[in-house]
Order: sequence, then C-alpha cells, then structure tokens
Amino acid sequence: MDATGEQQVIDQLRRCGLRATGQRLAILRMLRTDRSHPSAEQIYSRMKSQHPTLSLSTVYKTLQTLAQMNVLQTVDSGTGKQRFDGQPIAHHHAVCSFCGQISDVAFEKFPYDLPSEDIVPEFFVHKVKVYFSGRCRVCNGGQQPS
Amino acid sequence: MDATGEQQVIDQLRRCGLRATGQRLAILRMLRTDRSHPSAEQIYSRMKSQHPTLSLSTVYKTLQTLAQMNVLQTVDSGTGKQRFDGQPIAHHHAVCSFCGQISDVAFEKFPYDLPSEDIVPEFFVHKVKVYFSGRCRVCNGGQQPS
DNA sequence: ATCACTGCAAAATCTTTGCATTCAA
DNA sequence: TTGAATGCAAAGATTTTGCAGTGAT
Repeated sequence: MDATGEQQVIDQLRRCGLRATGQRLAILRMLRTDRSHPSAEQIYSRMKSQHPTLSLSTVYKTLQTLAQMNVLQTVDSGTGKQRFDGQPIAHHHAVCSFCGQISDVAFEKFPYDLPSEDIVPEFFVHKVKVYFSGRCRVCNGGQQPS
Repeated sequence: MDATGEQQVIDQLRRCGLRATGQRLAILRMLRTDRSHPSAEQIYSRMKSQHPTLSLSTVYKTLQTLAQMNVLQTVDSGTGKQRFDGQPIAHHHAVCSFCGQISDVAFEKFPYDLPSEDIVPEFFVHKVKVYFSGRCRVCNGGQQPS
C-alpha cells in the first residue's frame, strides 16, 4: 500500500473516533499485498512471525472494524467461512466451489451500470458484489466439465 | 413446489445414485415456499413440528447434498453464516449489512450477458451470483444514508 | 491522563463426523 | 436384501465476549 492510502485510512479512522493502531495498519498493509483472500486464521498465522504479540482475537476485531468502515471487504467462500479482501480497486471474484480458491476478476471483464431504479423498495445499495462460481483450472484437471 | 419440479428432483437424485428420501424432499419443499433465506438452524426449527424426528445433522447433510447438485444455492449473509435459497428461477439478492435481512431481486432488475472470454484463464463458470449489499428500508429508518 | 484497543482465556456459535439404526430401492 | 441416509451424541471449527493491562491521542 502506498503511503497516501495509509494516511487516508488513518484519517478515516480518526474521523470516526477510532485509533490508528499498529495492528490495524499492519493487517491492512498485509491484506493490500496478499491477494489470496485469506481467512482470519490465515491472516493471523502469516503475520505471527513479524508481529509476535498479535492475537487472533484482535485480528477478528480488526477485520470487523475495517469491514464496517469499508476499508476492506468480506468475500463469500461458499463454505460459510469468511475470507477477506483489502484491495481498494473495484473488482469481482471467481470462487472455485471444489477447492475454495478465490481469484480476482478485473471489473472490466464484467462491467455493469448501476440500476437507476430501486433494486428493492427503499433499499440503499452501497456495493454490488459479483461472484463467478465454478471450477478452477486445477479442479477442472484440463477436462471439460461434466 | 409443483409436482413436476419435485419429480424432476427425484429423477435427478436417482441419476446420481442418491435416494429421494422424505427429509430431502421435505426440506426442498420448505425452501421453495419460505423465501426468507433461512439458516440451517432456522430450517430445522421451522420444520420440527411437522417433522418431529428430523435432526439438525440431517438438515446440514441434506443442504450440502442439494447444494452440490445445484438444486438449491447457498447465500452469503456477509457474516460468514450460511443461508439457503431453494427458488429455482435465476435471481439476485439484496443483503442488508446491518440487520442481515436478505431479499430476492428479480433478474430483470439487473440483467447481464455472460462474458464470452474466460473470466480467469481456464476457469469454468457455472453460475454468476450478484449481491446488492447495503441498508434495508427498516435500517435506513427513512433517512438518507450518511 | 484518558479511554479505546489489545491479548488472553473462556464461551458461544456454527458445522462436521462416527456409528448404530432405519428405510428407499 | 442392502447399502445409502438418518438421528444421536460428541467433536471440530469458527467467531465472539469479558476483562485486566497497554498504548494512541
């Protein structure tokens, strides 16, 4: 993450009366680099060596806080386990329903316009999430799907 | 669910070497009526009176089986907890990130064409899921969102 | 200095598993 | 009949909570 992005998040946190702690910024920085859409547990393990005092509990609390602020987003793995994405640029996801792998899909591969009329009466749409679920290259095994 | 739909599922199950048990058909019938996108636990509680011997374990196993056969689909509540949808007609979902309510959105409100080129190299897309996340009427409280 | 945040441990929630019994085919 | 599916109980996985100590402002 560039310094500008980090400073923006610090400001955003402070505007909400929240503190820009080392843990929050470290988790965010990690998620902006790691594009594997890790689970809370994976984020924790991968950060543990660099941040020995970090606790899993803090990871969960931080992810929840940052998700509420829309600094990161949750990704549906299809298995009911939460995965997280810290990339700030709009994009879609391709989820393999066999192995659970999640890949980013550029917005331009599936562009859309927001509908002008209400999708549901008086429902305020904050974000549109598009998932392509199917079989990844590995799980397809080079075969055509049955 | 109409009898035709039920018979089709029975055939589909048998073609896969699976049995059309009373529990499977009852859960499916329930999901085709109940449009609230219930969790496994909710499905269990709501069916308990009519099906006293049904177990929560069977509900989970059945939902997994039917989801694999694409007879029903899982819905991302945004909280990491699985919700289920048994409506056979293609549609989208509007998820309130405050109260967790999930509403159906007609496909026609947000129609799209499948991209012709691969979304991810060699990824076989089986289904496209579109979620509108935001604030429902109740959680918006008649106010404009801040 | 203040109070939001962290880390720890413990609890709550959600989902899966093992196995004897039951039932669809 | 016969083996897939169920129901029960127990385990496993995931997420949340309470609270004393720590650290950002």
